[in-house]
Formats: sequence, C-alpha cells, structure tokens
Amino acid sequence: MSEAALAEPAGKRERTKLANRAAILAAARAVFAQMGYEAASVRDIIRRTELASGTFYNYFRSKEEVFEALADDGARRFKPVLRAARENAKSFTEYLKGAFHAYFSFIVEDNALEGRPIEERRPHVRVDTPEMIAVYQEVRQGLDAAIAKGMAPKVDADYLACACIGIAQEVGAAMLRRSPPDVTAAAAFAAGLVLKGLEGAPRKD
Amino acid sequence: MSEAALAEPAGKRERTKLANRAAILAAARAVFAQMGYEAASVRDIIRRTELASGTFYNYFRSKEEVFEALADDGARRFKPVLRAARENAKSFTEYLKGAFHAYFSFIVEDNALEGRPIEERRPHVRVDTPEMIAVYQEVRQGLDAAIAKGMAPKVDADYLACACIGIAQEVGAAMLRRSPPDVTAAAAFAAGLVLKGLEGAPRKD
DNA sequence: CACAATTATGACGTGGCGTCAATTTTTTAC
DNA sequence: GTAAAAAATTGACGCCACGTCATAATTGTG
Repeated sequence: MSEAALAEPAGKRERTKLANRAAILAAARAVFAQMGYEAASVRDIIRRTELASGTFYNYFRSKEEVFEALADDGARRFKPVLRAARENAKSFTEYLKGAFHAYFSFIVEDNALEGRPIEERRPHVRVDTPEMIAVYQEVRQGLDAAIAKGMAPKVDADYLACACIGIAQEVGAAMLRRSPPDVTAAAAFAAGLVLKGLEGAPRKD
Repeated sequence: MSEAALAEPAGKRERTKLANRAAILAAARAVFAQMGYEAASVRDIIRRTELASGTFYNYFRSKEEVFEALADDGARRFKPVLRAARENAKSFTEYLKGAFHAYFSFIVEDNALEGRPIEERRPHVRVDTPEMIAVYQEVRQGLDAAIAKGMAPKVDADYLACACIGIAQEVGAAMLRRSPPDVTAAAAFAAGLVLKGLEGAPRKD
C-alpha cells in the first residue's frame, strides 16, 4: 500500500510508546499548572489521557518521576543555550552576563506558556531540579576555566556556583513579579553583583 | 492542695492544647527529617505522638500546613537574631557578615536532626509564609537603611535583598553538605561576595 | 455535684496507590 | 497469510491514607 509508510522512522511499537509518554507528560504539565503540583495525583494525570491507570506505571514510577522528566525536558532545552553563552563569550564577564540573561529569558518564556498573568503564579521550580544542576555545572565549569586562565581569583568554586544559582533563583522570581519583566536589567544586576559586589551592581537613581 | 498549682500560667485546657500542638510539630520535624517531606504522611506524623488520628485535624488541616507552621516557627525565632545583628553592627560590612553568620549558625542547629538529605526535607514547591516574608522585609530594611546612610551604593534594594536571600539559601545548603560545616568560612564567603564580588570573596589555596 | 463546653477518639466511607493476571496489539518465524 | 511469541494495555483488586463525624472523655462553670 501507499499511505501506510509515512509515519516517522520506527515501528509501531516504538511510535506509540513515544506518543504515550508524550501524552502523559503533556497531561502532567496541564494538571500541575491547573491544580498545583502538591494537589495533583497520578490519577488526575492519567485521566487526562486516553490511557488506563495501569499504563501510567509502564512509563513512570510516580508523580515525582513525571515532574523530573518535565524538568529534564526543560534542562535539555536550556543547557545548550547556556553552553552557547559560554562558548560565544569573549570574557568571563561577558559569559556571566550571558548566562544570567539566558536563564532569565528562559524562565520568562517558561512561565508565559501556561496562561494567566505571571504575578498570580506560584514560584515553582525545585532547588535541585536538573535545570539548576545544569546551571550549576555550567557556572562551575566556566569558573574553573576562568580560574585556570587566571581570569578570576581562586575562590571556592562550589560556593560560588551555589551563590549564582541562589541569585538566579531569587532575582529571577523577583523579576517575574514585576511587569513587564526586564530580563536585561536583571541580568545586569546579577552579573554585576557577582563580578564586583555592591560596587559592581548597577546604580539605581 | 499543694502540688497542683505549679504548671505554667494557664488552665489545663490551654496547656494540653499547646503541648499537643508542640508534640505534633516535633513529630513532624522528625518525620520530615527521617523519611523526607514527600514520603511523609499525616499518619506517620500522628503515629509518632500519643494522639489519635482525628486529633491531628483539630490542630492542622494538612501536612502542608504543618510544614508552614514549622517554617513560620523558624522565621519567628530567626527574625530577632537578624534584627540584633543589624543593631549591633558598627558598619555595613559588619552587618552583612553578622547576618550571614547568624543565618548559617541557625540552619546548622535547625538541621541537627539526622536523616534524609536536606533537599528532601522540604516540599518541591516553594512556600512563602508570612514569616518568611517578614524575614525578607527585615533584610530589606537593613539594606535600605545602609543605602540611606550612604554606607552602601544605591542599588535595587529589592533585587539585592532577594540576591542575599538566595545566596544565603544556596551557600547555606552547600555548607550543610560538608562535614563539619564551617559557619565562619561560609559567612566570610557570602559577605565577601556581596560586598566586593569575586574580588572580595576569600581566596582558596 | 450536675451541667455545659470543649476536645480526643477511632471507625467509617471515599478514593488514590501500585500490582498483576488476563487481554489485546504488534512483531517474528515459518 | 497464519500461527506462535513478545510486548504493551487494561481495569479490577487489596491496601492504606485521607478527612469526617458521632461518641466518649475531659475540663470549666454555677
């Protein structure tokens, strides 16, 4: 026949597997946004799909694992952006600014997807979500490289990476509370603070 | 009778009420530490006390509410410490160091219970309890005052307060992962970073 | 002491959890 | 193309936590 051989590369088995997984993830995203992560149940998620309850457990072991898969998804999209920011940067300063800018842009988009004004949404990202681990590893690597090249002082790289994550999280959340969120200003603040401390942070007049 | 009139100020009713509430909170603290926030159930908590399951609901509506009460409690104890650090400090530098040191000491004590890693002791979704907001305001006031007196540059005080909180949270968590946790070193790092950025952070040799 | 008010108790109905034997769907072998 | 094998789906099942509520116990009051 002619019309049967157009769907993607693989066999049917693999295709429906991917489709089911995607359906569950999409349903979970909607459910988490609508009723909140805590209140959501595996049943709430699976009910939003065509699948039976038992099928859920062929794909994920728990609600937590779905959340992590969603976060992984975010990290997978975000990490190359961060990596590019590092590779394109001509200095450590430029890298930091680019990294913060990338992160702030990312959370603005991530929060824009789900409808409803930004201010009404609860802050949601977990501390050790893969997104954050990606930030940690990138900043850590960038810093290690900068130190090796003598472009940055020999500080505690672990603490510094953690500090950057904390700044990104909290300043990012604060930025989202303002309307419209100014990504560039927030990035300038964060990078300036890290690079030169209070003296390096932009003045406010 | 003689021996009856020694227990605290109030009537029996109020006393057992406070005792029960305290017992639930203590049990919850232990349970969260031991098995992690997500895995813990209301039954796990109440089973650690002498009380019946229904009694739990005379005091809290849910596991989430217990967590918020614990967080509120922590913030209520911490806020005066922070205030004292501000009033005793002779310079902005000293204030920052004192504040970070106070916070790091606080969380070391607060996490003295053995059990699951710190990240698992809290909910995935961030909670902004009124008392947490109060801590933000205290930090914010300290920064505003410093800026008004010309002891700190005129930066975005909201962002700066958020950044300090983020640094405190993440560097604090990193500190707890090390053994033994070095409060003074962590405080020196955090304060140095905020005051002078990378150049101000302690060198690591 | 009697009575009212308050709090504690634990059994109960509801519903989610994760499992698993049975069934359906897809692949493989002939 | 068909039959057997492999894989995935299904939904009912037993279990347990949830939050409630009638009842019992305790405490305050006159």
